[in-house]
Amino acid sequence: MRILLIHADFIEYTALEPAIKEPEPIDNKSERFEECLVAFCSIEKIDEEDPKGVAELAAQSIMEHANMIGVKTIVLYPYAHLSSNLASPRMAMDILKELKNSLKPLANVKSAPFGWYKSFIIKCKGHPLSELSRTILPPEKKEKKEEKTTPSKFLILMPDGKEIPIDLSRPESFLNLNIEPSLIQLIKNEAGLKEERGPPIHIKLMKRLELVDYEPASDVGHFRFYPKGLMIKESLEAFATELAVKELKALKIETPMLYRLDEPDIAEQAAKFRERDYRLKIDNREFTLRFAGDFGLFRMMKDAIMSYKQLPIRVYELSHSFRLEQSGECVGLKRLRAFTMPDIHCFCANLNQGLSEYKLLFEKYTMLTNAMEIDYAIAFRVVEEFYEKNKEWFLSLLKIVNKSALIELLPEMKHYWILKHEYQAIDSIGGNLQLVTVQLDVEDATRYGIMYIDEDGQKKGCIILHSSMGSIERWMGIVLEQAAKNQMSGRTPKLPLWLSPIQVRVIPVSSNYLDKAMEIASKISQSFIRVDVDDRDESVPRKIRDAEMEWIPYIIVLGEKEVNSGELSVRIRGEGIFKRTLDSLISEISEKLSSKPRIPLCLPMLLSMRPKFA
RNA sequence: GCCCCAGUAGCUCAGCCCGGUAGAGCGACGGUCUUGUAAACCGUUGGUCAGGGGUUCAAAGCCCCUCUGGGGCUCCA
Repeated sequence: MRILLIHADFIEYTALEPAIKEPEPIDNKSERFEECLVAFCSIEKIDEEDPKGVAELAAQSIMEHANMIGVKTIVLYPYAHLSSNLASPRMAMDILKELKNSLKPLANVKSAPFGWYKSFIIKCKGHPLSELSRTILPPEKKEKKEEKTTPSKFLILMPDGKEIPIDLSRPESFLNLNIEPSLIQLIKNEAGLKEERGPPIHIKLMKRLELVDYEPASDVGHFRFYPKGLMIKESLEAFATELAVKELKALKIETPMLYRLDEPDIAEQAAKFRERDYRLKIDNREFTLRFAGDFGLFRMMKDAIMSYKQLPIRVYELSHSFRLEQSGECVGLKRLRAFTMPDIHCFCANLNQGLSEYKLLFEKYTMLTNAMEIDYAIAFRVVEEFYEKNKEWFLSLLKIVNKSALIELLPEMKHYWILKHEYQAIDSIGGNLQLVTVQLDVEDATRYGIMYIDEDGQKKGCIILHSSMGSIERWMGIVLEQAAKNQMSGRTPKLPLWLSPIQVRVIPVSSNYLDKAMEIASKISQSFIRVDVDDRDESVPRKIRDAEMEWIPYIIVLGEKEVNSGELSVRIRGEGIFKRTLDSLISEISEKLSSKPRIPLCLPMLLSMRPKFA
């Protein structure tokens, strides 16, 4: 907030015409105040973060000065022209009201109406202290300190029901436990134990494999996807969509990217997000780019009529979100400013339904995460009382995944959720990355007016489950990191078969076998397997090397022997060279792919016809 | 966002300390070779030394600013 303070003999104003759509209603068009301190105020964007805090600080500052010069009357005068970064009119009005209320017990407070073009006459006294300007910033949030006064407790819960309390400040309490290495690594990170770390390996890989790259012409954290990268991305998206729509029977929706900031619920959510949203101004109206799926979804569900008979209702959306993450924090695919996220929200009638729904999601996401062939650890964050009451239920979840979990017990409810969990991947340099998350939300439904009609005909608020498999881009990063980890431990680096951009490559030993190679490739392709043909004028060893560098899982070398014998020579990545008939190879691959998405090849089948991207 | 480091051919990098004609390998292009399980051979091409400014007779190099990337910190309702 910017304030211009003027000690005046008098101020006199007349409201002429409205300057905004909904100006403050007025009783008197004109008013005059004698012997007063006039505070011209501009409420700024940043004040929206903490309206009360700002109002309080401003009141203090004004009173300090009023006492010094000994005036009894304070006139608050809304004056937009002190700042170029104004708050929304609605918020500004609220904050000014707040300011007025804070001053009321301390002085005789008057205010000029908000949202009017006004003419005014002021007579400034002109003494040294009669003119003064102040900038008030929202007070620093004290959440951290509060957390310190009521710290969380941590324990490890094992699938057999054993509980091991741990103390993050004492590494010896968890370093030597007989639990999964990935969980120990997660706890180390949680405890802030730092290790020497290089750049994430996936950055080199994503470029070398022609998957994804930076786009310097865009903002930090916005990437370009090459065809091979896009095939992986689309496979992941299809997998998420199938899980939601086919297995969970979720309703698939789409909501806008852009939201008006003069809608109170949007403004509230955006303010909580603390300047980490993209803002833009069009025709004098401020917008924010969605940073989560909740905006449009909550709006849609608020308008929906839901009966208890229909619950639980699951809603799925796959959408881009935008977050203005700190530039220094955007490294490779770990954190982006523009990313793709599949979200599933479940609307439940009561806590019981919420819990069984939670378990169902847990089961599905476990299946999904296992399909990625990565190391991961699980952490629950839960209000202590809730945990104590539902221990058996927690155990039933761990039995599904058959892993121990870190459990953070929160002494009281600090967020809108009472329970959440994360699947955290461990990357090649020991860092952890949040992937899947499910949150049990007991508050938002009433806050946002998402109601269902119960048996008794009464409207009641839903229990909402928020869940996501995490950003698709981050998943790509972690799958690459896992490959790098395998390589470091002496195994062959590879992607899961279903995510490999090229699944089979056919290498004819000379151009004489090109037609035959094409024939075989098109047969394989008919089974929805991504296959290509290396028709370049290169030596066979060279083509094999290139295929291996691309991490292609199946390489077929085709020459006279194969054409005569009818048996193919198949080089399986990391395993060796095997004989297969075409049919047995196709059925072997199809079996491995089972129900995984089959995104078609979006490149020319002939290598010679492809541009090089990296 | 803050502090530190880096940016030289499409890619990986040398040259920079100590100012004096812009280098290599790979790739791409052309040719020879018709090839058997991780790099055939020969030739040609390739540069706003990230951008801008300054110092200097002379700047890839020294100084300043900006951009991009990396590391660390902070942040992650």
